[in-house]
Amino acid sequence: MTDERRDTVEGVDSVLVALADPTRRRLLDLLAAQGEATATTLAGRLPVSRQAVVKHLAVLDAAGLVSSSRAGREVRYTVRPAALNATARWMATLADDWDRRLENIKRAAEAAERDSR
Amino acid sequence: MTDERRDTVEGVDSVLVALADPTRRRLLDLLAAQGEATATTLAGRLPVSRQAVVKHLAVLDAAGLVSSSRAGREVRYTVRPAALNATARWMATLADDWDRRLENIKRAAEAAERDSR
DNA sequence: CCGTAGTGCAACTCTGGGGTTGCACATGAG
DNA sequence: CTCATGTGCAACCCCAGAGTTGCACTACGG
Repeated sequence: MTDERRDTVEGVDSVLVALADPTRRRLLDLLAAQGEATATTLAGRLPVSRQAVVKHLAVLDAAGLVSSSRAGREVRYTVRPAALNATARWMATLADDWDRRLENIKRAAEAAERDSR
Repeated sequence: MTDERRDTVEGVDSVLVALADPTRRRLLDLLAAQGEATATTLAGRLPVSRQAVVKHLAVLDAAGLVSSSRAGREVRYTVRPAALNATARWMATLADDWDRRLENIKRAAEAAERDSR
């Protein structure tokens, strides 16, 4: 359980870094739309070289956002929702945490003012 | 409505970029824990200079993740959940979208196989 | 009014990563 | 077998951004 939590938190870092690049987000969009595609195909729809696409896909793969599978001489890439979902939940939890803390502080401030007058 | 959607999507970019840096995430953690803090104070708890902290806070501010307010000669920073929440929802929606598309493709593949035999 | 603590501004360094080019290697099509 | 197509690997360029240092400025505290 503790290990699981630590793993997901470590994964969040790589996912955020991966999503921070607009070209990689575009790649994910294309992959989600087509369901499956190769690096060469994807490069045709982007203003960058195939090598650049390959590097981006490697980053996305390391973050668990895509998975690859050989089919003969080509490599098909597919989108992988799990890591994205985990990060979304992490982020929502964090936002809730902030909300709770701010609410507590607000309450404390109001109580202090009530006491002082 | 369309404008609103475009605004949030544009905001997602800056939020993701902001969150991609570990030092900035640490800053947000410290701010959430303390409720309020100055750049100088925060720099004391991090292995970087105050100027670096100031730059990071500027990035976070531009992304809407923190807000600043003067109090005499010092500037207090506070965490701001709204932008984070919006990005979390964006991400969750995207993950759902991927899931739906993958499900559709899977269904189509099964139907095709059924037809072929 | 003087000192000090906190902020603001600017110039500078330097590494990481996004991008490219070039070529070698495998595998399917004819 | 041969050729074209798609990958893989390596060396390289380039710049955005993370970080630093130095100094000027402002506002309290005594």
